[in-house]
Parts: sequence; structure tokens; C-alpha cells
Amino acid sequence: MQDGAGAEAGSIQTLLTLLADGEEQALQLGDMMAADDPWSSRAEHYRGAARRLQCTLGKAAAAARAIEAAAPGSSRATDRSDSPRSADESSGGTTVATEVQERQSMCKRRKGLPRWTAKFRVPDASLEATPDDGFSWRKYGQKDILGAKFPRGYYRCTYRTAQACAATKQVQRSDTDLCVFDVTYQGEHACHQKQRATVAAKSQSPPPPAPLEQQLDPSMQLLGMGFKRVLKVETAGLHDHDHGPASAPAASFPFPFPSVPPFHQAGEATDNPAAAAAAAFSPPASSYFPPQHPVVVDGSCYADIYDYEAPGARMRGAESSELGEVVTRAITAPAAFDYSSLFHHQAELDDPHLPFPPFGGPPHGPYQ
DNA sequence: TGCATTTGACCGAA
DNA sequence: TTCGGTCAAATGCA
Repeated sequence: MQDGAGAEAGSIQTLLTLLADGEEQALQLGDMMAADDPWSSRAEHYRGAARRLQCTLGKAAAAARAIEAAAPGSSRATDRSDSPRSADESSGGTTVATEVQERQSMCKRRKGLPRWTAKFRVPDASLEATPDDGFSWRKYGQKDILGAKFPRGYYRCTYRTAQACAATKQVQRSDTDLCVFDVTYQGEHACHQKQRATVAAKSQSPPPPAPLEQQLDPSMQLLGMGFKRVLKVETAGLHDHDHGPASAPAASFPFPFPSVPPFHQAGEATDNPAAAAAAAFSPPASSYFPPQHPVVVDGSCYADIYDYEAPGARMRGAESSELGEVVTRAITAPAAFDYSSLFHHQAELDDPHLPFPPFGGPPHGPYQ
């Protein structure tokens, strides 16, 4: 408490170290994935994503240095208090909410369970829908969150008791952009339910029984389903993650990937085609930045960003977990972090009823 | 009747 | 002490 300034300086130094590590790891990530990937287009994509990630981390490091330089002794050390803030505050008017979100992302985490965050947008801010990610969820709670305009919904897998499935998710609408939802997934699905291809509107008829292809990766399933129309994919810079909501309303917005944990051993060789497919479509265990993917929202796909926080055993070290935390903050604090530069895509589908993201998306998405 | 949602209470980490 | 996360009884709906 009393050596707040020193602690702050220490935390900045730690942050700088972590960001530097992150830059290096981003490079390694790009190289690793490119090396592992037989498809040159995907390799190039990963390299590009890694480069953007590296760039963003570099910016974050620069920002941290600026904060450190601007507040040498500093009152920011007590920024949990009422002391005036500076530096990143200039980037937007949502600092209070941002800090709350940062705290929220820190609190009450179940240690040892993989946790990752999806941020996605819907085309219509008036939309009152719950995300349909292809799994069955049961809402078990709702909580007003301090500093948040909207309550947070708590969901667990429908088969929690029947099949001891520990998967849970939290859904919260963004304060600053009503079109944006933050979904935090925690735990792997241990149940046997197959991730179904989701439909844009829940009122539509349910998907057909799982065909053989659903024994493979969900994204492979999706590729095998009624995919009749040509896709148009817009990439970085064409549609900002935080801007330009589309207009098509939707009763629900599916994003079938996040519920499949990102911890397939992507680097492990396997003779099992299904496992191979899953591995190929999953980020490596060392990646906390799975490639962003499009999200189908009633026919349109919207950029999405994920953060993954894996158990220590799956990570490269303690600092990796901390780095994941940094990126979590980057994602949950858009006002203070240019997360849109991490990954960026948008795709649009000609078929407004197309029930799936065109590329499967992470953790399994070859989106090229 | 069974399942899902709502909501107030409780627990526990920070 | 605060507040996010979970529990479980009450309620709603098909």
C-alpha cells in the first residue's frame, strides 16, 4: 500500500518485460505455425497475424513506457483510488468502465481451467439475443456488474450433471458499444454433445442429426453443410471491429468455435484424421492469440478477437499466463488498447440464412 | 411434468 | 469489506 509508486514502477517493468516476451513469442508463433502448416496461404496468414500481434505488443510496450515516463513517482500508483488518471485516458471516454472490466477479468477466476474470451458484435444494438455457439447452455445466474450497464449472464453446459461437463461461459454486453458482446468461456466440454451448426435464428428448424462429418472438427462439419453461396471476405482495415455495425437484425448470432477449447495439441502428430483435423484447426498450445475469425450474424460475419488463458501446464511458463492476462486486458479495454490491430477480418455472406461461419473459425479455423 | 429461466442469498477471493 | 461467481428455490413455459 505504501510503496505504491515502487510497486507501480515494478509493474510497468514487468509489463514491459512481458510485452517484449510477447513480441518474441509472436514471431515464434508465426514461424512455428507457418512451419507446421502445409498450406502456404494459411502460413502466410499466420505470419501476417503474428506480425500484427507483434506490432500491437510493441505499441503496448511503447504506451507502457510513456506511462512510466509520465508518472515517475506517481499518483498513478494508486489508480485504484480516486486519484486523477492520465496517459491512456486520452484515448477515450470509457476509462472507468475499462478499469472495471480489467478488474472483472481478474477476479474469481477458476484456476486450472482454460479460459478464453470472445468479443463479437451483432448488427443491431437493439437485439436481445443470447449467443448460440452450437452447444447447449443453461443459464444459471445473472448478475449486475459494478460499473457495467448490462448484467452478466452465467451459463453452464446443459450436460453438466449428466456428463460432468465443466464448460461454462459468461455473456456480457459491452457498455460502450451495444452491438458488442464479451463472452468468456471457461473449461472444456467434457460432454458428448456435438457442436451443431447454428442457425441464425433460433426459431428456425433445428439442424439435422449429426452426420458422419460431425465426428470431425466442427468447422469441417460446417464446411459440409449446405454451403452453397460464394463468400466474400474482407480483411484488415475494411471494417473496424468497433465500428460500422451492419443492419441486419438477428434473433441469435452463432459462433460455433469458442466452445471448443483451444488446447488441442496442435503440434502433436496423429494418425487420427479427426484429431488431425482438430489439431490443424486449432491454435498451438503456446498461442494465446488464436486467429480472429468471422462470426455469422444472420448472414453477415463480424470480426472477432479471442484471448486464451490456459492452465499453466499448457503454457510455456508463468510469464505466458501473465501475458495472456495482458492481452485479455487489451481485448477488454478497447479504449486503452488498439486491439483492433491484432487481427482483423470481416466476411459477408450472400446467403442471409447461411448458418455457419464460412471458415470454421478458431479454435479451428482455416479461414483462408 | 419436465426443463429452462429468474432472482435473491450465500460463498469466497482479493 | 467488496463484489464476482454460484447455488437453489420459485416461477414460467411447452
